[in-house]
Amino acid sequence: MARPKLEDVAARAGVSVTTVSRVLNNRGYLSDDLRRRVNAAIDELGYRPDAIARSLIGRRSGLVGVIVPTVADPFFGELVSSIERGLAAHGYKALLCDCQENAGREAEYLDLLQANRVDGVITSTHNRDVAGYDRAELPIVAVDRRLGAHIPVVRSDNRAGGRLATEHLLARGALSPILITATDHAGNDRAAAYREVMGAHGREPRVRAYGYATPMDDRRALVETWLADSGADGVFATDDLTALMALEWAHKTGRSVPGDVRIVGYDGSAAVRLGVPGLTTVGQPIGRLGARAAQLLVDRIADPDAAPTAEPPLPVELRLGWTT
Amino acid sequence: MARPKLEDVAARAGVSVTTVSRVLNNRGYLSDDLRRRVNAAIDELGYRPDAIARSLIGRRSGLVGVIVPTVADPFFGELVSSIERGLAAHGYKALLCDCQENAGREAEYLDLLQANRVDGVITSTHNRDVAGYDRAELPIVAVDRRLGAHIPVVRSDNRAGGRLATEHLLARGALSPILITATDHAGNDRAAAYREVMGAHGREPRVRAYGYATPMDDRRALVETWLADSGADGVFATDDLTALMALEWAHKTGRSVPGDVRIVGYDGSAAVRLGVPGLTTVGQPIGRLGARAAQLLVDRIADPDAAPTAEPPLPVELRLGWTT
DNA sequence: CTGAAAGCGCTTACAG
DNA sequence: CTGAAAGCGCTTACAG
Repeated sequence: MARPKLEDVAARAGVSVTTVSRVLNNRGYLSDDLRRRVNAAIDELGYRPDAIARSLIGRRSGLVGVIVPTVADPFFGELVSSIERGLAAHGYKALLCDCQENAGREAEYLDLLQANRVDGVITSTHNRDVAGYDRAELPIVAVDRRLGAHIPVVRSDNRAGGRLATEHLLARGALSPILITATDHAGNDRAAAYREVMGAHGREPRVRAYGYATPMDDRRALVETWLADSGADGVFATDDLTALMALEWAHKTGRSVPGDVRIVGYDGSAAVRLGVPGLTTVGQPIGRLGARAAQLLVDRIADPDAAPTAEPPLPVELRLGWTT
Repeated sequence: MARPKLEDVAARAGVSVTTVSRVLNNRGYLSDDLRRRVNAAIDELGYRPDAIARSLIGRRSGLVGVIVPTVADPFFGELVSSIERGLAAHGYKALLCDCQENAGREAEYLDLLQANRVDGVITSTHNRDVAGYDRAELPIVAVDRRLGAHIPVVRSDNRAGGRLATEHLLARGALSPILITATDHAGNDRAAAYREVMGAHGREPRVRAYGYATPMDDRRALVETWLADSGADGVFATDDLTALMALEWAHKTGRSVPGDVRIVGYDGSAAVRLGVPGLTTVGQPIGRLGARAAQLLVDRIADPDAAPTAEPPLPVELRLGWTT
């Protein structure tokens, strides 16, 4: 038989659809007898309320859009996993928007999400200038990304992380550690901290940026060229994948690590930590980032007009491996 | 103003809602003039059709449930990314169901997905005995998992992969390579191939299985114990993370790789390949797995009664690194 | 070529 | 304590 509907349950239990709906939503006074009969009918028919019909009425669809560059990246995979966990705990479902490292898709997704009446959006891409976020009259939470004064951002302490990494490299004897990062703009606190520490030690900062959209293979080629040219004896990469590229380069070119080159990464995803625990890296609390973002969004959905409070950055930690 | 509805567009264009709906769906004959006026009204109001209302009518919600153990694992992250890409190309959205490595959630998700009227499900978890898949009257596609005769499964050639890995280890001089895998049941073709090759060479197979639900830290401990006890001079791990644990163990215990121990992994996700290209591994065509799963599901949604055709396994390849 | 009306599967005032 | 009816925002026969 086709999927049973409220009407079928009502007929079977010998009551009105209103009553069934009341039992379902536990609303108003119902006699125990009625309640029992209705529940029996529900079980017998294997009835499940249609969430689509429900969301057409209430203003809640229970859907949250989660926009990321790509979950193929272990950092974002782990982030999305923890976001999903947080959302599920509050009864929300995650609509995954994987931009496939393609900025253009982000705007499309934002449109799509609104057409699908999502209750809110969590975004962690880094495309600059994506219009639509200001227009969107939707609760939004950003992860590590400034989108506008009215949009709260969850992040960890990038400045402290940048300082920890740079100071550690210097302490380990690196004379001129180089910074390799995605983009070197004003909002890059990890780069700012690197410059600050280098300056404080009277060293010349050297920053190389590959750009977010760079395909992985090109990125590797850039990293290898930069390292060969720079003669750096230390590398601070603002993500672990780049740090591992540096490590591989050292291996290939016969350099010893940490003897000739010291290497520090950033992020500390579980996958990298488990697979390559020898990598010294600045660990972000990825699970907490995701959990906090989910919680914050749920709160905003519940009370959209509450003024966004400034989120204190979550703490990072330096995890020592044998690469430094 | 509140979100505009069809009625608002109709009023503004001076036509009936029927006509607006026709323009939207490009259905029936409309005069160019009408079409123009309606489109103008749509633009002026910034109208977007409500996908929820639409799916209440048609039988298509445009939603597809994607069930995975966790996207925090780079293999599944990459798989989900390619599934999402394939679905999006056909106008479907992915509802992410991250089981958080917890078998219990899978059944709940299956329920949830049906309540939300998803048009289909792609599942790639490995929990045995999850009821509900047979009951679910829903197009389903499995990735590397046998669920039942009527459910098509997309996978790569596990048997060939197992053979490639084992033969390679023997060719590189390993005398008694050990197999480390998740579970050692009859459906584990990689393990079967390992046994077969070992037998053909007159060697005693040694299989160790940690179980899917094992937390990462426990898994590492198991792997290290097994390796220390076995005195193995070769390791075939049926996933890369486990192979990297073996590599790290060798490093920690002062063994040379590949001199003392040869190591072969499995999966070859982009993250691992980029981060640790030195790992010899059996590469699965993850992108093709995801694309094929998406395509197959889309086909089944379009024609649910078509007999499921047997999917030929996709080819794998041995990628050589310096660990063998 | 265009519109009035019924209906998708629910919930929610409003009566009784 | 329970039910008949309207309505959520659309689409689709059915008339004209």
